[in-house]
Amino acid sequence: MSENKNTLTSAVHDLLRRAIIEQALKPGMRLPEDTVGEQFGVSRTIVRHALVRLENEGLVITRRNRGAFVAEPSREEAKQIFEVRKCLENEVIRMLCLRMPENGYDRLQAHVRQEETVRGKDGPVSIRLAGEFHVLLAELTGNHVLVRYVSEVVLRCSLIMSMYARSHSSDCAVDEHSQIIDAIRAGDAPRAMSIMDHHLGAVAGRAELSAQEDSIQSILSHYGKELAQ
Amino acid sequence: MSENKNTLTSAVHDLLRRAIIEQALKPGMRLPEDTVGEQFGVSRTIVRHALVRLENEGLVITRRNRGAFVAEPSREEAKQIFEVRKCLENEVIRMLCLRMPENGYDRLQAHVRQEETVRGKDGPVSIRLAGEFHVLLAELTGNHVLVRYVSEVVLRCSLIMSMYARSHSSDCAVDEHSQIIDAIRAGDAPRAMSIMDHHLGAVAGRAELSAQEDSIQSILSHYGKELAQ
DNA sequence: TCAACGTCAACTGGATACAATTTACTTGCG
DNA sequence: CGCAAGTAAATTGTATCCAGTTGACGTTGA
Repeated sequence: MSENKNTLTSAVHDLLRRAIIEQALKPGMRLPEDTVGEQFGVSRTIVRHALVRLENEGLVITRRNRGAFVAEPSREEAKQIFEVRKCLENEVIRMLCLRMPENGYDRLQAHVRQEETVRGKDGPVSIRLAGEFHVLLAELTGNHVLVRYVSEVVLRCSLIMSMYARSHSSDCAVDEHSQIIDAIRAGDAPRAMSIMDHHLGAVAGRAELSAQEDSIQSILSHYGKELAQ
Repeated sequence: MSENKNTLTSAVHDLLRRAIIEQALKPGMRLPEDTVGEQFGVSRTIVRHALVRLENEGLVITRRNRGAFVAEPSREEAKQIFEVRKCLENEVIRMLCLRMPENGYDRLQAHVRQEETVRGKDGPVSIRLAGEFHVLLAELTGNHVLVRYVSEVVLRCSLIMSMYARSHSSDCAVDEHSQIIDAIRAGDAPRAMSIMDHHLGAVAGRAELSAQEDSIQSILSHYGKELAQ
């Protein structure tokens, strides 16, 4: 996933992103510029740029003169992200059913095999691989814009899962990945989309299950209107 | 369109974006950090941050140690952007047919009326309004993620048009906007999508080449005044 | 005891200074 | 006269520095 240009900013960017996705940095956690910079041995300038990018990706939020925090997507936000993700991934499927590149199936199956080697483990690696399957699908369309957006929503979904889900339970995910490949190979777009919907629905569903506190902001914003001055 | 946080960076960001969209800054034009900063009366730091954001939006590209340039989307890239845009806008229509918010139609028609007041003029205003119609549609879905992506592709499409189209010919666009509203009101999603497809297809269809030059200073001096505190 | 006010520390917003890299021009040699 | 190498100018990459803002803590008065 995007080993960008060989600049320090990009390096810090990737590192922080991984740390967030792998849940080392928990949602809501503060990210003071000089603390982070100290850790990585770079100046605040670099961290600053990296944080700006992360904010654009929706993985962190920054409040003026307060600093950056790991994003805490509300349930509403989560729902919206999943909605968009479903739309985008359906488009991916539609396109791949029309035209799958040369070694597309080989690459997909190689990826699934890789996922199977970490089957059962809920560690950072399986989280990452599960996401990368969807990104790989998008890459096979050859549409770079689509790749970027899919990457982004997949990342944000990972963050959401880390907040709301008790486990990624990647077992069933791998099976469904295989089924999606089969459906695409059969040129059966509706079936592939249906599986994908179920796949994402299951993911989103697990998020609903674990009843948990929503972010303070989203809770209070609901009541806040009443004492608006 | 996103009057972000009240920070200088955001101000410069918005200004540059407008300048690009309104074709004051032509594709391929260089954007030296200190030249721009000088014009706006801010330091390179600010400009730099703004350029990073613009790069994320796909409106500029930066080459290491070379600087930033207004993006020059290739025809292939243009095709891909339109593909994604079509997908996203279809989703918008699908959602709006299911549920249109309270004063949705009022807002849409107000916007169309506004577009009609500049009918026939191919100036910056009509370009901006044409784009904002689509953003407004997205906003009515209430899905902020969708809004962001639609905004982005609409902006990039404006840039593409400024490269390849000889004129936006907004006349027919306004009519089609009305037709889309009508179709949505009738709950006829397929028809609305069909019109939208035609609408975007027509936009994408006008593909001719053109090139010209102008000095950075004279262009930016026009936008710079607005930063006056 | 509690609330309001004032001071203080921490951190970000922004500017400037310095280092590294690339480009372009010039000069010298074949 | 042309090409190549070296050098200088321009511009970005990075670090450090100063100022403004915000939140927290402690103090004081009712």
